[in-house]
Amino acid sequence: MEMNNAVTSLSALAQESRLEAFRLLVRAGPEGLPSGDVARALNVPANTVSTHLSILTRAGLVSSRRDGRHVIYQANLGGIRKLIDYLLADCCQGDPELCGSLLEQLTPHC
Amino acid sequence: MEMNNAVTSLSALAQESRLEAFRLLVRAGPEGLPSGDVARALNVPANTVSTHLSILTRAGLVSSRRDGRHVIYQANLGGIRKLIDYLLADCCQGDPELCGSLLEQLTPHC
DNA sequence: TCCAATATTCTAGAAACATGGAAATGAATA
DNA sequence: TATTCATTTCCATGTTTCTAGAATATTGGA
Repeated sequence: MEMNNAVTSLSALAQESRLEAFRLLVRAGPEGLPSGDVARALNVPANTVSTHLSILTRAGLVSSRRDGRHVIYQANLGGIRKLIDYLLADCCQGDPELCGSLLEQLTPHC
Repeated sequence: MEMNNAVTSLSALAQESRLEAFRLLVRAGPEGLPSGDVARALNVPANTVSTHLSILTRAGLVSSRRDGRHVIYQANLGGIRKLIDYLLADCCQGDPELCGSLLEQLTPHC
């Protein structure tokens, strides 16, 4: 991942409604949720949510598929993974000794 | 972590110079770097970098200590860890079956 | 074909943010 | 104390982003 992608992903998440939309989709799992459900859950107008979801999509954090009249969005955890990799690249110059003291445990749950 | 902290952390990183400053400190490891070194490495005026570092500090992503005339900053990976936890909370409603298909491997290196 | 449901694009005013010069602060040294 | 170095705070400016109303697709069903 290069810097601009990282900035795009981080900017996409650095906004309340979009962050909540993303987390909602993370919770929903691979089935995903239609745009309208996201709008209702977040209590935000449909057009605003649509903009949010398109920003998350451009950032590679969610993807979508059409199902009849619905467009179903789902979280793309690969996008988050790449972001984390970028953030922590060459951590402690790669020295595991040093790294340990900083990292403690960085292992995500789930 | 609550939402506002997450937004603060994400906003702090969602900006080129700050993102690079953070990554530089991640690379530097526990020893950290003085503010001036960060400014030179990023080729950004000292006062601008100082603002950047204070934003990262408020976000809990870096910490600092004074050493003589220098103020030495270091990455605080615990801050990143909390952020990741928040982003992925209740992933797939906690169902490991579903989760697997989304996660593949989310384990960071280092 | 016509209508209802769902989602997206366009737009612009309001709000928030980024930047860097100048001045101020804090710390070491002569 | 005076001087220098390192960093921070103050502030004005220009830029970007957020939001939601209105208009425009797109799809399925009567």
